[in-house]
Amino acid sequence: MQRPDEGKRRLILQVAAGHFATKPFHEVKLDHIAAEAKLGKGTIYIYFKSKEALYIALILDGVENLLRELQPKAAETAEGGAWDQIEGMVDALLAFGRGFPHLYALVRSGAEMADPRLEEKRAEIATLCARVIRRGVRSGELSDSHPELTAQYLLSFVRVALLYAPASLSVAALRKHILRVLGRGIRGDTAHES
Amino acid sequence: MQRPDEGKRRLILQVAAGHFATKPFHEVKLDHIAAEAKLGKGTIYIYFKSKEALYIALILDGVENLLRELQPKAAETAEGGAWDQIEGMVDALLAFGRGFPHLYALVRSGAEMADPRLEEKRAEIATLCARVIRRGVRSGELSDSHPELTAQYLLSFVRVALLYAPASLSVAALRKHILRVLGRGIRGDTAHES
Amino acid sequence: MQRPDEGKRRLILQVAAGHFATKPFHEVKLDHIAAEAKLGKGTIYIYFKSKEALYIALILDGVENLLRELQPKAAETAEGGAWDQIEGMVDALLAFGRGFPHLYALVRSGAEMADPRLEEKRAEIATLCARVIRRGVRSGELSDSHPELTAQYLLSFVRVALLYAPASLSVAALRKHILRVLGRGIRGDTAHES
Amino acid sequence: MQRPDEGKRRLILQVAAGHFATKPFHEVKLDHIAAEAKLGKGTIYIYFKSKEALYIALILDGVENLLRELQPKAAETAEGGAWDQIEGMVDALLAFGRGFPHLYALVRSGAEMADPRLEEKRAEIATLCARVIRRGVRSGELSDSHPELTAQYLLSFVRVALLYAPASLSVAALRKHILRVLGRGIRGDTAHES
DNA sequence: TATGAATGAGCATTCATTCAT
DNA sequence: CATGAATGAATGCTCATTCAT
Repeated sequence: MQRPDEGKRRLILQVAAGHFATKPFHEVKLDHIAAEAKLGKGTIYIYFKSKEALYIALILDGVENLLRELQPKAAETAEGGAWDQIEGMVDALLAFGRGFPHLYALVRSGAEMADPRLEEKRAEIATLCARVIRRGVRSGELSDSHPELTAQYLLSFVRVALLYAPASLSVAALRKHILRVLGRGIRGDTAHES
Repeated sequence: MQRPDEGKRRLILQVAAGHFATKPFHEVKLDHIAAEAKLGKGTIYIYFKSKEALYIALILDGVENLLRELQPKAAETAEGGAWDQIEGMVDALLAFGRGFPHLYALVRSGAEMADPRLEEKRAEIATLCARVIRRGVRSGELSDSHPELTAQYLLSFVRVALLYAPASLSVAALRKHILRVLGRGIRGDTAHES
Repeated sequence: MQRPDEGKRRLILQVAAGHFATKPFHEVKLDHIAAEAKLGKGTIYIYFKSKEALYIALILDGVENLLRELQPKAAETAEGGAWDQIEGMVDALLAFGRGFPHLYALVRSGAEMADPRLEEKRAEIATLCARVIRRGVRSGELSDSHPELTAQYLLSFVRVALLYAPASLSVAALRKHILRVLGRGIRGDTAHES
Repeated sequence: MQRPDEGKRRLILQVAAGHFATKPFHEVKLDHIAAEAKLGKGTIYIYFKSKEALYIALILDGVENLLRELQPKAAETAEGGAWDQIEGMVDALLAFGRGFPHLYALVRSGAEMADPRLEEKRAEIATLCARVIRRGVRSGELSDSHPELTAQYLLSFVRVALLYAPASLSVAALRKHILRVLGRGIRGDTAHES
């Protein structure tokens, strides 16, 4: 007699990630997922209540992992300055995005996030970033009138960079570029004027 | 390209926009669209070859409109500097996003329905922005190592700002914030050191 | 362009009747019904919301027909006595049962009648019979302490007779037997004693 | 026939009875039965070959019990007259029906799951009744041209009485009513004429 | 052109049954 | 014997698409 197997849950999640990230929801067939996972179709329903539940779990899972990685980087107690923390977070975001391109691609915009838990998690991540920025603002290290908004830009930076950057650019180059734009903007040193 | 009844085509497009922007593709039912447009279901097929074609046309339509609005702002011949042009483009992007929130919300990330024409149009818009930035770089007005990437950031900024900004923020405030971050970044004036 | 076709609804009902009367619910396949009716499977769903709805409609339909036939026989205004009316009702019940053996076999006992409308109709029929009996009792023609209960026996008589009588017995013989038992009981004329 | 654990077999039978009597076959889930019996789903398969076998066993079981109770009442050697025997049988039937309403409700009409053993048992019971009636007829105590049919009426009487009688009627009242109708019919004492 | 009834391929989901533990 | 996780065949239902009118 077997116990419900967390490993099997993960297997399903992993296989499903590949499918959901590649095709739109309605083109993903549970048949294929089951086959690829070498499981009976029914087995999926032991671990997930429905196709949609699987999809939601998928994103939620990934987002929670990301959150877990981000949390230490954003800890209040970190020794460095706020900008150092931001650098760390961008690193984490890029690493995560590269490591789980599927999951990262999944984090779409509003429409399909019917589940409130998704919004919640997304907001949690944004809040995490915003807090760091706000701390930097307080300490005079950063300057920003809407840290929450900027936090969203930050997430977007990474997402966009990973999606649209030419393959020739290394992660290190992306990192540098993101931090450069976020940190200094693109207006040249002619900036003194205006 | 003049369809039998261009007005009816527009009606369908408009009704469909509301649906596709609100729900994921597979939850949009042609039945509902037809009903809401007070048209027979078959009529939709006179104007669009398939559900997917309708969806594509929807985005393409919007993106083309946007492109049309952006083009003059980015024209080589414009008198002002590159940054002025960018300001103009952000204005146009924000106005468009506010005016057609549905359409703007539609521009999802890559996975869904990869019609080459969509990628093409998206690239066209990005290229437009990138060209302006590059011009600024050449003139020394701007400083950016990867204008194509920054162009994508720019589009994302607007999208994210419209999606996640608190309703209390006016478009003018969003504009200011976007331009501030894009222009100068968030690192305070302590910048001279490092 | 076609209008929803009452004839098609009837066709489905009729084909379905044959299936539902022959096999238990879960052995009835909509596929087969559709095939036999030479209709697409989806067509059934235009006329009935679900397999169960079809099943319910089936019985309801039959019971309503029966009710329609019974009503005139039980009319208050009929000239003959109550017993004559009962004879007429038994005739009608037998004729209906012979004419639609499928439908008649469908009227099962309590469990599967989840739909309140079924109980209602069944009660209506029983009430009809009971009213006739009660009238007979009032006029002294009949003698019965619980006409509602007897009405149920009456329906049962017919059902049981049709189900279990040897094929050799004609409807006329069944009629005679039912009326004899219901009218006089089976205790011989030795009845005077007790 | 002594199963590994006769008590467990009985438990399953009892729990199952509640389900099968309440819902149609296809709505009964072995999962629920197993859960309610606090047994593993597999355990059911140790005692019964299949869901259908369980269902059949259920009815067979009940019917055999009933038969066992009926047999002595119908014994040829009984001292009393045939009508006395019939009274005894109605008592037994009512008592059984009241004691095991589930089982009694289970005896549906023909269509469902036509196991020959079921028909056989039903026929046995009917034959038992019929034999008593026939004996009464032979002795002149009763008068009936189709005792087998009347036997079926008798069983139906009890079933219908238990199902549809108002709760206010006692078993004793039901007994009296059934025997009255079966014995004398409902035609008043005006009977001598026709 | 416009319609909406008809279609049926396609898919999510269920659940009786099996079997490794 | 007992279990309940795993299975996958079986099927109800959906909905984009077609086409007779």
